[in-house]
Parts: sequence; C-alpha cells; structure tokens
Amino acid sequence: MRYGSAMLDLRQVGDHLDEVKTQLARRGYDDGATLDRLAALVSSRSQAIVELEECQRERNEAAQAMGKIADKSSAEFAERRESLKGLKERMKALETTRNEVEAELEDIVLGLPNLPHESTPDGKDESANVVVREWGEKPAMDFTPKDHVELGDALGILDFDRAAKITGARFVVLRGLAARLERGLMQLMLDMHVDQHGYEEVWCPALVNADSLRGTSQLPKFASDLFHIERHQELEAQGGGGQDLFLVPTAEVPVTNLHRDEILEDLPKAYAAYTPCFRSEAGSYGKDTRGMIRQHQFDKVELVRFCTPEDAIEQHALLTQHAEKVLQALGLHYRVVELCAGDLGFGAAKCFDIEVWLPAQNAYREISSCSWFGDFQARRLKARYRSEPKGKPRLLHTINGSGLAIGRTLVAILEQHQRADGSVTIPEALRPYVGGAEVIEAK
RNA sequence: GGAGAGGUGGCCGAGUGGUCGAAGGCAACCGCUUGCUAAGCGGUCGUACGGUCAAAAGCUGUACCGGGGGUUCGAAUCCCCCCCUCUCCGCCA
Repeated sequence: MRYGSAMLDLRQVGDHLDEVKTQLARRGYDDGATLDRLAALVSSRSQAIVELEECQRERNEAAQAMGKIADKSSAEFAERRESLKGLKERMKALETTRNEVEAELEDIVLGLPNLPHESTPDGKDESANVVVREWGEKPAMDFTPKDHVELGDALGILDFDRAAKITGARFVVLRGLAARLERGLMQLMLDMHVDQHGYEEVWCPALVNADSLRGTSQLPKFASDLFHIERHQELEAQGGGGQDLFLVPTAEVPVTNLHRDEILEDLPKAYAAYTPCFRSEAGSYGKDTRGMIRQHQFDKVELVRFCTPEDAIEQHALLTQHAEKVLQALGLHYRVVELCAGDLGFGAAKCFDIEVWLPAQNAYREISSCSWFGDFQARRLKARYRSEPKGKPRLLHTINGSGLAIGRTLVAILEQHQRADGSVTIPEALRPYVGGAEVIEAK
C-alpha cells in the first residue's frame, strides 16, 4: 500500500537479488538470509495484493449494483446483502495477511543500507579510503604544537570545566574571541555559500518529528544517536500519543525534508543552512573525550543539493568543492579522501570526507562529510521531480555535506595558526567577522 | 492552557451513505479561431501500485478527499483517536 518508506527499490531487490547481495557485501553487509526473506516477502506481498484487489473489484461491482436497486427493503436486496458478507470476511483475512507481510517487509527494508555506487572503491574500513587530493601544506612549526584544549585554556577562551558544571561532559563554554569566532565562522560560511556559490540560505527548526528522521534515514535504525523530546506523555499513557520530537543531529534532516512529499520542477536546488546539532554519541564512550572534537552540541553550516540522477556525480563534486573553499579561505591545510564501500555511511552511495590537519594530534580529522545518496533518501521522502511539464515524476537525488562543522573549524584554526608563544593568528578572511581582531592572545 | 471553526485534486471551491476520483472556476498544456482582443471555442489536465502490450501510447483494475482505526453490502460523507491550520481568551521570548 505505501511503499515509499522503502529505502532500496523493492523491485530491484526482487528481480536482481544476487546483484543486490553482491553490492551490499561490498559495504560489509552479508546477511544473505535476510535478503532471501525479503525477496520472498516481496512476492508474497504482491500475491496478497492481487488477490485482495480482485475481491475489492467484486465488492465494488456488487455494491454498485445494489445501489441501483430502488427498493432497499426488497427481498432481492436483502439476499444480495447476505451473499456479500462472506466476501467481506475473506477480505479481512487477506488484509491481515497483507498487513503482516508489509510490516515484516518494512522492518527489514528500513534497516538495509544503501548500495554503494560503482565508483566507490572497495575496502573494509577506513584504512582503505583513498586520498583524492590535498590542499596547502602542514604548517611549519619549530616548536611543539599544543592542542586546542591547552591553547584555549591558556588564552582563557575555552571553558570545559564550567560547561561540565552547567550541563555535563562533552559540552563547552566559549568565551571572548572563541565565542566571537564561532559566530563569525558561521557568518563567513553562510556568506560564501550564498554570495559566491549560489546557495539559498534557509533557517530551520532544530526540533523535528519522526517522519522527517525516517526520511533522511536516521530512523528507525539510529534512534539511540538522537536526543529525544517527549511530549504529551499523559496522552500517550491513554494510548493516544502525541508527536514526539527530536533534536536535529544535523541540518541535513530539516533541510532535506523541505521537499518531502513534493514533486519539483526546477532542479537543481541548493540550500545552505546553519543549525545547532545535537548528538547523543552513544557508543563513543572514551573516544575523543578531550576537547571539542566530539560534543553533544555543536554548530554547523550544512549544504544540501537536490538534483537529477544524470547530474548527481557532478553536483556531488561541486558541493564538495564548495565546502573546501571555506578551508582554503581560512588557510587551513586539508585533504579529501573518498570513503571505501566498507566505511560508507548508512544511506550514502558515495562519499568524500574532507579532513583537516590537526598538528597536535599529528592527524587529519574529518571536518566535513559530503555524501551522495542516490535515490535512497528520495524514496523514503517521496521527493520527486518532473523534467517536463507533463512528464512522469521520477525520484530525485540528494546530496549533502558540512560546509563546515564550526566547532572543528575553530579547533583547526587554533591548532594550525598557533604561534610559539601560544597566541593564535586569526585568518585574514575571518577578521571582518570578528571586529577586526588579528590575533588571539592571553590577556 | 481554555473556547470555537476548519482540513477535498497545482490553487479556489461544491459535495452529509450508493450513479464520486470527486461539480464548477482559476492556473497550466495542446489545438482551433483572430474584427467580442490583456479575448473566444474545443480538448487535455493528480499520484501510486498492478494487468494488458515487444515497448511506448492507449486501454484497464485497485487504492488515495490531513493520518490511523471502526460501522456498513457500500463512506469524502456516519463513529472513535491523533496531527495540523485559523479565530478569540490566557500566558510568554
């Protein structure tokens, strides 16, 4: 009945089961039994539907004929009515069967990741990711680089202790120039994307409903990564149930859902949005506990593009370049890596990560992840487009990427632009956004 | 939070149990007209899934009138729950 919620094309799964298995295996999904079960469900589903529709047709014809009998109290009418009761029972049974099949089907299908695009390199994990290009070079330092926590503490601009007091672990209080840089970075990024790269600026709710999260595929599988706001608990206790809301983990969710259940006629569309992002970070205990690399709350400017399948590769590359421009403007050394199939996110078919150089960690760290989802999200979202006025609607493609994660950008600025005395040079492009300040130094 | 009114096709808007996928209008598209001229006439004009077909077109079946459930031989129309919008009051950045 409603198959829009499927993430993979069910017909494809049914008709090309082996191919789907092979593709999913590339990203480490090897549950062949579930896929076999899925294929079986697909066919029993269509069987049930065909049968049910046949009954519905019968019923409709009979009911229509009865409507034409003028005398509703006649014996003929009563007789017909009785004879239809059996059909009604049969339909109920068929409906039950169909519902059961659909429920199981949906369960499986919503949990299946996307198929990697053919151009996505093979590989099991991040060690097989491919470095596509590098920009700039590691800043030369004739001293031992400090990390941003140490720098920020000495400069009096990052306060983790008080954040822990106010809220808890994995939060930060930014003070003085750090707070101002955070705000300035947000403006700089939005201005670049809007004025130079042609994105439409949008401002969205930071709380979204479950339908939206299903649309972009955070739900149902990744509920534990989200902060969840419960409303109307008293109603829920009565079995009614209000609508629960979730804090957005990324602007991808509200922005991509802008076009849920819509048929667009003017592609491509490009949106840039700032939102705070909230992540529970369940399962990452002990990982990046120091500093502001991995926080429960951070700011991000997100880029989202909607396009035709034909344009997608090009649009994906374009979006990635737009994100890179921000790092270039800030004079931050980075590299772009293409994720291998095994390291791909759940919904992505192809993905470029932009990794910024952090001297204190002696490592490149992800600062943006630019993903192309094919029609995976579009199918869940029922987001389509029409290429001609009377043309048939087709699923569009979605692409998104951070442009950039602001907190990590701040970290990179502190660490890459630090000087021997512990002060930090503010990149020129950013100065107009922070009241002309050129350096961060201890007071 | 309290009281009330509503949610119908791209838009407006009829429709209170059968002949309704849904009047009429607008917009759009395609023709025709060119002495009613910022016009006239005719036609087309939702989506999804399935069947037919070599395929497309066409034809055809089913579902969808905010969402879910129920009553009935039959529901856009009746009943229940939910969501949303609007108006008034209260509160409030």
